[in-house]
Amino acid sequence: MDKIKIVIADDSDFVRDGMRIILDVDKDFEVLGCARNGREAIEIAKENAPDIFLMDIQMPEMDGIEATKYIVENNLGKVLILTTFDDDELVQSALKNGAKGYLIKNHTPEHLKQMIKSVYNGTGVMEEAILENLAKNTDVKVSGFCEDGYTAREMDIIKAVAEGLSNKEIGNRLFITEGTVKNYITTILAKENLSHRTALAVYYLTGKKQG
Amino acid sequence: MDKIKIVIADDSDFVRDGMRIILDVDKDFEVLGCARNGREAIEIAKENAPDIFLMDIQMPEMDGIEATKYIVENNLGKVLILTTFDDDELVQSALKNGAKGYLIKNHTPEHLKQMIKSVYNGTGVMEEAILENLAKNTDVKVSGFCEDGYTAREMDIIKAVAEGLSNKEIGNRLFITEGTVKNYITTILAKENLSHRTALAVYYLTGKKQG
DNA sequence: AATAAAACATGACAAAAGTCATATTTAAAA
DNA sequence: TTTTAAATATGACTTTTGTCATGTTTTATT
Repeated sequence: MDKIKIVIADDSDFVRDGMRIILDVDKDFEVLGCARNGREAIEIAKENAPDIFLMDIQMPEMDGIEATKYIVENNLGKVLILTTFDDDELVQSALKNGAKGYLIKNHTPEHLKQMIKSVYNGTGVMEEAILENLAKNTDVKVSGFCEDGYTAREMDIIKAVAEGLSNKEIGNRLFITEGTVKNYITTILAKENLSHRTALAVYYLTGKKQG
Repeated sequence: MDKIKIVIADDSDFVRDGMRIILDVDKDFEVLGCARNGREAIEIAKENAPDIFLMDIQMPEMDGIEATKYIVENNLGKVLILTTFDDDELVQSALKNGAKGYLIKNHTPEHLKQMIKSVYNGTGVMEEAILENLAKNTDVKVSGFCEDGYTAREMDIIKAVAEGLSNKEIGNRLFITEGTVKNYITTILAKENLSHRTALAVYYLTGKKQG
């Protein structure tokens, strides 16, 4: 197996050096460089060709989230976030930006290496607790609202209602009279067996009907 | 390190035996037993005390999703789902039921072992592609709507509106008159500078104001 | 060419939703 | 203990929504 080429990005000297030492003594890894912030990490990556970035979130100049975005977009390598706390929003931002893993720092060296290898091999790694949260916040597809049976025009109306527009506003947007909008809404409500536009908006947005 | 105690659950003889052989030859693992379905896996677990379940999803009698639920609720061990395809809904169901990992089967033995160890050490593992989907479907908290500045009563109203209830229905639920409900809504709309309840519902649900 | 189905339009009416002035209760402050 | 400010409640009134019956125009389908 080729060595896994690593870039470490962390604004703490302690963490950076510690990590480097842990990895340097292992023949499976090669640390290409250490960075104090996202920008430096990207620079290192442009000269070499790292496999994995070990990325902190809080860093001056360019934080880990932004850096991740750039790295993923430019295909510079895979990002494994290593941080001290698991703020839900940060996790989500990181993942949306393409991070392949999100771990807190207090793992044993052995375990850390295992997880870098996992990411290298194409498997995402996540703190258990984070995985739970992620699952909680993910809407099991509510399969509620279904576009089938609606004309394009009706969908225009539905989407506008679900933006919170009034009939007059919808009429303006679609160049039809308010009366026509009302008409469409009546038809749509009948199809879904709903009684008013707010219920329609809620149903469209959440998949849930009142009851 | 103690051996990691494993229960394998898969309805294919081939997979079951293959997995067993792979793990048995490694001193870090001990296969406690193999099961053809979820029920059998649970039975094995009740007598022994496994650390990890390698669990297929499609299985007769009791599938992997159900089994996972039972196992997690009764604290029988950690579940690593090993399946052939990555149906998004199945992933979500599995995670909601407490699975710690979700992998497709075609990993190398070495890699598979790594991942079992990761799960054992408290880190969830997920197929990269799945992680991406998961991130996509997770709403980054839209920070739009803010409960600050609202009384408990007002929040009752707002939530009811966001369920698509009418003023009459809200009044019935909260034991106040329709008129009072209207009043609250007027106050709330003024605070958010919105013009009607549907816009409020949309704002509450999506964090977006019309415009 | 005939048919059917959207899309679009009206107006009259009914039903909710939203506004406003006003009043009572409660909790906090002076 | 007044005083004040929220929170809560109500009804009269206005506006917006939603319903319904009806009709025109355009666009596919047969």
